[in-house]
Amino acid sequence: MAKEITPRSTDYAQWYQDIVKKANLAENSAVRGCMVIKPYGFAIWEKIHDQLDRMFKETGHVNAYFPLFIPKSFLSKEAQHVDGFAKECAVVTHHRLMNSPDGSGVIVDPTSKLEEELIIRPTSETIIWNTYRDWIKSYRDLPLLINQWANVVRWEMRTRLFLRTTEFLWQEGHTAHATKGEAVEETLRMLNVYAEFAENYMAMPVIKGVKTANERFAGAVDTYCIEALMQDGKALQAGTSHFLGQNFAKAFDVKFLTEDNNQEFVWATSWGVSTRLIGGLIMTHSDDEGLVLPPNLAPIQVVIIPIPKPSPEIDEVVHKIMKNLKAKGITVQYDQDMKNRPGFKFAEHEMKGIPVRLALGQRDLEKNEIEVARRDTKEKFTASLDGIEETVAQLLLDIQENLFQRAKSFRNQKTTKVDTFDDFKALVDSDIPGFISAHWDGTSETEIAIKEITKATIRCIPFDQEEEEGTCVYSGKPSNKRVLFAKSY
RNA sequence: CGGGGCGUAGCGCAGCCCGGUAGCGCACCUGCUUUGGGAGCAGGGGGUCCCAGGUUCAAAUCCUGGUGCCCCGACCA
Repeated sequence: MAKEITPRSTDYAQWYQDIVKKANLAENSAVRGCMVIKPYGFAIWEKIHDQLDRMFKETGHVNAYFPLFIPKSFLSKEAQHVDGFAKECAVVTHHRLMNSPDGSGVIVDPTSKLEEELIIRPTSETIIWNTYRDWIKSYRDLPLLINQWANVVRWEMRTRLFLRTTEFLWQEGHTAHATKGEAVEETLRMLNVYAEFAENYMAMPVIKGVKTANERFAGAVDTYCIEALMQDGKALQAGTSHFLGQNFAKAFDVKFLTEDNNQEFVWATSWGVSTRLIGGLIMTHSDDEGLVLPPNLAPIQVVIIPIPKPSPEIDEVVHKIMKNLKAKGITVQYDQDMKNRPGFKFAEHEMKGIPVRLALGQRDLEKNEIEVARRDTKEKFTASLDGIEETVAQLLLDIQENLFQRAKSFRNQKTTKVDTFDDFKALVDSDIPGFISAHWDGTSETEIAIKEITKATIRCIPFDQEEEEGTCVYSGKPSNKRVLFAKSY
């Protein structure tokens, strides 16, 4: 099958969809806005899941599971929270179906109406804090460090595979602390976990920072985030970590007794990343030939292709190589398909983004060599069969590093300091706008005005921004710090 | 929620204007020849033409009403 991918330069959105479909990651389902994550796409999610889960446990968290349904009344207990989510909730109103009297099929049984409607969780703060009330009585119960891997539903108007689907998979951490200081520390700790994961595993450079009031999570005191830049110059919010203050503790009356026997509200955090990360992974590294995966998240790191097809002589050498690679913890697949020719296989594995390809034929065996191809640069070279596992292991490290450096240099190159609103507008309208570093007067009015004119929003106020006197790019009022603007997904 | 598009074989599409009982490419099956960058030839299997109603001797095609999905915008991870 000739699988043509729309070039990025022709239509970036179409390119993205082509990659998702042709690399067999996911497809649209019969349900509006919901995707089927196919085995290869899910394998990537499992890699993400496994590594993050390890990192959560290393930082003292445990997993638990809370219900999919939230009583409607819970959602309305925190005023800002309900405001933020009310417009995108799926609501369960009945619990039974029946055959329709006219025999035309099944209908909702009107007598099965629920006393109180159930909301399918758009996020779990409310059900979890309602539960925590019973779990937390004393300072000895704190901190409570719980994570949940779950699906959530947000009835978005417009969806895009992985980037925004009606139902998506994610993890949500929900922690409770005795002091504000501890909770803030936790919020930042998890933000750092996300940043470390994004950079070291996804090879996706991120900017850490804090959201403005407009972009803050509904119900949070502060929202911290990691922001990445995609190849088309749009930003992707890749993870968020919220300091919730005592908002949910107050809404759900979660108090604890301090050492000196005082009743106090607990301090909270929540933090999450979702299957959206896979979208970020695609749009950070992939090219017109298909998916490009960083070795640390590739379900298959190395594929071996027999030239022209499997044979006893080739198989014997391949199995030895595989054994040695596996001993080094490298995942390797031998393409023993008899039907397709090498050229087809090359294209197929490139489409799937497998980092390293080895090709072995009679001609190589005679010279004790093997052909090695790397997906990131498309370079090919021949290597000695002796010590090939070391060659491959090193190459995987090189590819991981190269992908990160390449993405980082792109990000840096596409981050522009701008000091006039004319320059700002011109940049936003350019082909690949990127991050715009500009002074802002700190008001929501300005932020909203800029958004209305340019569609760019403040992605974050970066942590590592040095103080610098200047004037707001829009209002001309004084400012002592630049913030990052971008169009975003 | 506004604007646009599309529902015909597993996938991508043509046929519809001008009604006559469904076709092309890929995929799939069989055989032979091939095989170091997406193979060639020959043969073969597979379709309630989104649903319902209407017009007609006859509907994928015309009419009416549904419905689903996708894309583009405003809202969001």
